[in-house]
Amino acid sequence: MKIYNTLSAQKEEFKPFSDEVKIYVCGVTPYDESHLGHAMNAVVFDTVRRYLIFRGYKVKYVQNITDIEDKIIDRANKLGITPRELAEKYTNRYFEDMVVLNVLRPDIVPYATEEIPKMLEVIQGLVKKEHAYPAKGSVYFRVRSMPDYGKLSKRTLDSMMAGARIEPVEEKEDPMDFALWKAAKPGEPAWDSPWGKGRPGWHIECSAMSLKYLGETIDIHGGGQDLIFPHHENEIAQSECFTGKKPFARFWMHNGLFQLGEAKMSKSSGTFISIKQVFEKHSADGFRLFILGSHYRNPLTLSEEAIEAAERGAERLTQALKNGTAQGKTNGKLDAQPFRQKFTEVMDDDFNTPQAIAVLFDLAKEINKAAEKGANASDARQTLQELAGVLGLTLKEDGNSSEQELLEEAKHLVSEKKYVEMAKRIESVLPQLQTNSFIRNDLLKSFDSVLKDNESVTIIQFKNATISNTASLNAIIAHLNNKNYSDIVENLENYAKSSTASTESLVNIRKEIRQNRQFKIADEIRNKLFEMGIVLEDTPQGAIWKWKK
RNA sequence: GGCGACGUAGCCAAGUGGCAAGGCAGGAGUCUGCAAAACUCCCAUUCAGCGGUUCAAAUCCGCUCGUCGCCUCCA
Repeated sequence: MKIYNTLSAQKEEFKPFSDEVKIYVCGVTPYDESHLGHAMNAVVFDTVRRYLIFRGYKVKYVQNITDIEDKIIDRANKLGITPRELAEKYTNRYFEDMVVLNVLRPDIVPYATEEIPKMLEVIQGLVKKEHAYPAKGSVYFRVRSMPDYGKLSKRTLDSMMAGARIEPVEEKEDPMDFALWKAAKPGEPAWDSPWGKGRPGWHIECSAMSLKYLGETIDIHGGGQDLIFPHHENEIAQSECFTGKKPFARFWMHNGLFQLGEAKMSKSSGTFISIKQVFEKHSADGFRLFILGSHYRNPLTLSEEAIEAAERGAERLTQALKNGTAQGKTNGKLDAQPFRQKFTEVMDDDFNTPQAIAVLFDLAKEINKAAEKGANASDARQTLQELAGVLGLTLKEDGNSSEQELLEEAKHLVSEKKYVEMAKRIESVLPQLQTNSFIRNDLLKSFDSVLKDNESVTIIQFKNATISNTASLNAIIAHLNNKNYSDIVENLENYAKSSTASTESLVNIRKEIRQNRQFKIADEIRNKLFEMGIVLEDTPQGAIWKWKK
């Protein structure tokens, strides 16, 4: 298995240092909604993790939350809340997004504010070894004390000085020295230290937490390409100088950056799109397929057309799982082994997910063919599901049946006052629910009273995700039962304004109409439903309906 | 100024020395009362341009044009 290592600037054979692959991925600084860059980063490394597990490795995956930082303090001050409150809010929001994205939770999530002692230990060690020096209550890392400083980002101190964008701080020995510990300013959160009250510098938390939870040498350290300098460069400096052991990380993996048309998405320029915005229109499978459809080291540009294409692709894969489930036994059996092998082969080459996805599509095509000629494709279908799962794709239909079931179940739970169970249940199916769904509304109505005194995060999230689009088919059904067809067609939309309904029974009644060969009425009902957002399809197995996309 | 990435069909995107993966869109069929869905098949003599190396280049080298990132907070 080969992985591209930023440190050596080439692909290298990957073998874990011990029997367990140790991965550290730089997490978020929670001061705002998480954006597409976070999504890309999370999906990429989630896929790395899933694939390593698929290949039989034990994996220990650590991702930190940097919950104390300049931006958090600034934003909290503006909002008039404490930095802690702000960080907690957006940390929760981040993990909600991760659930929807089908990103596995890290094995360990350390918080910077809870690891101050370890950071102080590292800083003190660096001062002792004269790699760092205190000055005016702060502590700085002495970059000139490390001969190979700059090895990750491939730059030298002198060339960086030429950039001349460094603001000199008078107490620094060298303008490139960076802060390990910052002296406290009035009104800021501060911790005691040997140098007085203060708080950690930006890079030290990752060194400390990585050392604490994964040891002195880890297998893979990941992050976005924008972290190569200065963040990761400085992590290497701190960690290797502290432990005296090299390398701090054997493999440095960096994902390409998300671009928004012309320019990179950037927080400073205010141009970024949140993950939640994407999920207003797209499914997790579609979004993951979009991200993994290009190689992780290349930049990714947001394009509505491209996400839409990925969405259709996801549907196609999902469909292959469904097609021809009537198991043929007579016409041979589709062997999925070659696909599994090819999948492994391309993923082994620096996680070539675009090619892995191509294998999935090839397999889907063969499954469809097998289904057509009545061959047994159940193994192949299982393989497709499994391999898709390695990429974090669920291939679950977000169709009506699960929504219907959820509604029934949820109503039951409410009547039993089992709110906690209900919240859990909603959370588990939330990714599959359509944003623009009647069921969501019905659920909301059922839960309105609950919301008033049970404001769990999940329920509120659920409410926010819901778009108003109520419609009732009860009235229509009543009229259909009375066979007032023309009246129905005329007033369909008016009837569709209130309360709850069962589309299923409508479909059943229309079936009767079709059996009576009154196609014109049947077609008009179908058209009206389409205008209302319901797609009706007549298949040999009977009519099915789903929400329009 | 320093470091780096990229330019492949209408769109997205693999491939980095040996006849150009895959998806979306498009076209033709199958199925169907019709429609839709689904499925099958077809769809780049050519890889920004120009030179060079080679039996052989989208792939290596040089130049030109174009786009973008990092060097300051960022995943």
